[in-house]
Amino acid sequence: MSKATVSFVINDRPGVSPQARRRVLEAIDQLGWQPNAGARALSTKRSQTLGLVMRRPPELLSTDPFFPQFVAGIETGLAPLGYALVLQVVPDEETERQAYERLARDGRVDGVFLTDLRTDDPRPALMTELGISALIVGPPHHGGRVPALGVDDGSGVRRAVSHLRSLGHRWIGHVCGAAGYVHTEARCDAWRGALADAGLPEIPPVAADFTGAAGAQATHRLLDLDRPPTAIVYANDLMAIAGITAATSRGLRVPEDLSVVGFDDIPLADCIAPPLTTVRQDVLTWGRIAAQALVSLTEGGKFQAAELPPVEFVVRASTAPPRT
Amino acid sequence: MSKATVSFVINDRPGVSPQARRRVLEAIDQLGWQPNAGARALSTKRSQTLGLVMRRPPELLSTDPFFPQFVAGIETGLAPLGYALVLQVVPDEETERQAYERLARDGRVDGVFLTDLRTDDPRPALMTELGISALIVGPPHHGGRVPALGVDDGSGVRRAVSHLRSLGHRWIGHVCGAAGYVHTEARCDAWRGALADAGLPEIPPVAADFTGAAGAQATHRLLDLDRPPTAIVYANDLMAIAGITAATSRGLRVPEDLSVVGFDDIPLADCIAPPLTTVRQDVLTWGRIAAQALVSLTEGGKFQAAELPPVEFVVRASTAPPRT
DNA sequence: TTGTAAGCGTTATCAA
DNA sequence: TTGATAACGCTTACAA
Repeated sequence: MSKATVSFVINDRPGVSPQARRRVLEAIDQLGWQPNAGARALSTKRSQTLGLVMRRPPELLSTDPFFPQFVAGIETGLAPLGYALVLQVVPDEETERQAYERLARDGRVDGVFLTDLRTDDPRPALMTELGISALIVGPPHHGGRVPALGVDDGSGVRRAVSHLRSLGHRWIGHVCGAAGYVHTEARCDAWRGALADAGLPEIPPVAADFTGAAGAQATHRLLDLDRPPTAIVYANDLMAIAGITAATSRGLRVPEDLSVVGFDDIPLADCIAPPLTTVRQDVLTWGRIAAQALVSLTEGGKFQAAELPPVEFVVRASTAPPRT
Repeated sequence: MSKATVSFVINDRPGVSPQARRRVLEAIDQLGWQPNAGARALSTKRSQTLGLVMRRPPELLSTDPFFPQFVAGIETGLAPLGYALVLQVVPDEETERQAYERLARDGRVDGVFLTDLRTDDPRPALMTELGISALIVGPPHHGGRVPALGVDDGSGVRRAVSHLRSLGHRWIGHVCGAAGYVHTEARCDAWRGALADAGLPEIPPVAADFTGAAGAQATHRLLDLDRPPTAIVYANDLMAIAGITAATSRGLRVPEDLSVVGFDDIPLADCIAPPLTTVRQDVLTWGRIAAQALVSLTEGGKFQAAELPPVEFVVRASTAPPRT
């Protein structure tokens, strides 16, 4: 038995006799042998590892429902393919760049996921410069040729608007996410489009940074208007819940005096009073499909935009017809 | 310049003249060369990579405040040391074992973190069998010789009990975590001890699985007692918030009729009404120190129990003196 | 102080 | 269909 034969067998390639194959497999079984990933990587120049760098402000880390679910989804996509995921969480842009550079230069990863793309994000260019495959998770990056895979952010806000409109609301506020992110822009655009399509007047969206404090503050801003909205759509559940508390503290009742729609459907959305009407994305599936797409990219395959499950609109008790 | 010299320089080892060192560094700088992690791993048989396998029920993934913070903490400990983290999220025990075995056999990691240890957990034995270093994150495992690093779980519950007692509560209920986990046991023991020390009578703790639904159900169980408690301490914030909602739905007011204490201090704890009194752990620091400890273990160092920051007790508005 | 050469555990190339 | 043998990019004796 030569090493070559064994190599052929475990990568089940043609050109080895059935009996030799059987003997190799038996021997492997007896010895409990497993191929060494590092050595293989050295030989093939492929590490069978993908990288995920998450840049998150520490105060948002434990709230963000996206991160853990997405990671779990990636895992379900990667495990059957024998790929591993190396993960890095960084606090700022500088550390973020270093993280990508190290991952690439060390040869630790074959490709990386790019999340939370910012407008004028340097990462797509950096990736082509470093020569590693990348997949944008979210709305496509303008002008770059890095492929992107994201759910249709717009459909969620459109669903929210049409739901509120059907309840009779005509004066709807929006607390959108932090400025500078591609997905925030995409959702804001969708927001304006949805209002226009529905023939509703627009209250300028108030930007907030996804934290509870910002959500509460934005809520007060909207309720302080000369003509306050009868419903508010928030960019995430955390801000929506903080918004409910803020509204309640002003003596308003939700949903009687103010309807509230969240985004994400965190497990808590169901546990508060009133239970939150919100938009749910299947982040787990998103992660799985993203993982498969990125693997196929690193293996030289073409990127094919796979179908992601559409967002779901979950109607609970935080929305009701407006007071007239 | 020979490869050996270069190798000596980048690992800054003695035995190379200052001028040779300078020339090597210059060349490295000019060529933008970086050592390849895989090749180095093959040679040294050390991957400079640590593994974290998280077994989590999918429905808890996006709520668990521990996971993302701990990962971020690990990262801050690992990055300066040039180590990477490979992460795996698995749904059940079988997949969990496979994950550890693959990580070890592939030679992908030098050591792993063991979280959420269960009573009679097979993992400590598996780790010694696989011959890879491991560090238990949480209370120590009975009888094993795998080192453990955890905050004193007891002090949180003791603080909660003494806070409630000082407010005048004498009949305090407890919704503890899922049975079968070492940390649940540890906290339950601490709970009984704290009550005994305070000379308070014990209501049997109700076990719940950390979900909001379970928290609500446990709350109803306690409030259905012939003599319901005037205060309840929960094993996590999610259950506490669900508990508040459950109590409110029965016409009780929090904190006037029922005081509530949570555990974790998730960002939402501050955004609901009433803001939640809770126990905060510095999970970020915990992760950092755990990472450093595990690296030192894999490099053959002795394990030295580092000091973790003590838990903090955060008093907000969900606790008040009992009605008399 | 430096260079040479032998591994590390795979895959890939070629003769046999 | 097989078995040598050379990479892959590093570390580490050991010799110069």
